[in-house]
Amino acid sequence: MATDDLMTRALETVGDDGPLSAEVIHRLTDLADVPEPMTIAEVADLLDITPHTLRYYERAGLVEVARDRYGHRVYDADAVRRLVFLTRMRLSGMPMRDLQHYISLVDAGQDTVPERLDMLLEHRDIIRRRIRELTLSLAATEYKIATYGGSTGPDVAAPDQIQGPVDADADDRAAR
Amino acid sequence: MATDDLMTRALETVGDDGPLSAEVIHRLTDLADVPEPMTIAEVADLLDITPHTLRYYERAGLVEVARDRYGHRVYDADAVRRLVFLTRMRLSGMPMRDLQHYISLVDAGQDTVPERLDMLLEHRDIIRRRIRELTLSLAATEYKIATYGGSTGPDVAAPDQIQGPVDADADDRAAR
DNA sequence: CTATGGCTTTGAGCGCGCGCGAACGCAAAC
DNA sequence: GTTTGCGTTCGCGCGCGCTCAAAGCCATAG
Repeated sequence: MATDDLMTRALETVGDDGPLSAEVIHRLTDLADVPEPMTIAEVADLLDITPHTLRYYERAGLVEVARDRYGHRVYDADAVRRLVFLTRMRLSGMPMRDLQHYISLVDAGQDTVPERLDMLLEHRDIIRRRIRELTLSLAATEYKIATYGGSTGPDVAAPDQIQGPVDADADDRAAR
Repeated sequence: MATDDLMTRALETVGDDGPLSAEVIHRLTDLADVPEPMTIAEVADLLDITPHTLRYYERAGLVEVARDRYGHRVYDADAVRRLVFLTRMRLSGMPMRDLQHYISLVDAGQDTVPERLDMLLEHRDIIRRRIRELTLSLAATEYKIATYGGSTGPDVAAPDQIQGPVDADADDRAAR
């Protein structure tokens, strides 16, 4: 299932800590290597979500999808592109409600570009803060791992290079 | 409330993109500047969670808290330290179930250190992956902001330095 | 030619993780 | 004496998606 979904592919492309160039970003929206009209299963596999979630997004008004003569959904390039965008925003934590608002702005035409831009700027700040929070939590976790005597990874200072208390239970000591 | 909660303080200490030293991390667990036995409101304010959540954690078995003669909770240093750890893990996405397991290991004694270490290592990997995902989403968002003509911030390439399509609606074009 | 399995459709309802709200009582403090 | 802060319990709510049921069409298999 989704063994080569977009995010996985992107992470592999980027590597564990490689640079993030506009080139790489652009590649994330490059859909040249996928069939043009797609079935729900193909899109689900591409985005690493379930067909159920795709129907859910459609019911939520985030995207309109054509049908073939059997009533089956047919996703064209525009729909797929939009869904790529939507799933990326979802993955980065934007709530459904905001996505619905954003899409309503898109459907309302070019006049809404400034407001869309505002939403994106605000969301960018949210992502940035979240990354800072996680970075801090990561450092704390690695510090704790070090006090437990474990390795924190290949490219990190060895545990014995970290001075300070080595009481690993310092912050989870029983309180009873 | 919680205008000087731990995470906010930590983020200010670290700055928007400063280095993360063990020094800083250690400061995060430095509780010397807070009163020793704390009330539920004080702890809630410190951790930027609600008293409700603190009672919830206690009921969940994550921490035991003493009472004064009125039945009010009294958080000693050990309890606060543990709660600092717990909220940090929660913030970085560890589910309650895992925290309950972890705490049960702590309470079970030193023999469980290896398993605790395993949990921390696994959680570290989860945080790392999440940071990579968010970094990618951040880059995509900034790319989109650039195509909309907005600034991505002071320390990022100007929009006109990014070549490629400037069709901002490329991935949220209406599909109808 | 039927059959069997696999994919799709719709709709309604369920479930999870994580707390929050409301209602009510008690003790202290202004 | 009324406001404030804490206690408990029960139940609710939210965001997000999944499950389940009933049914239709396709393909391959016998």
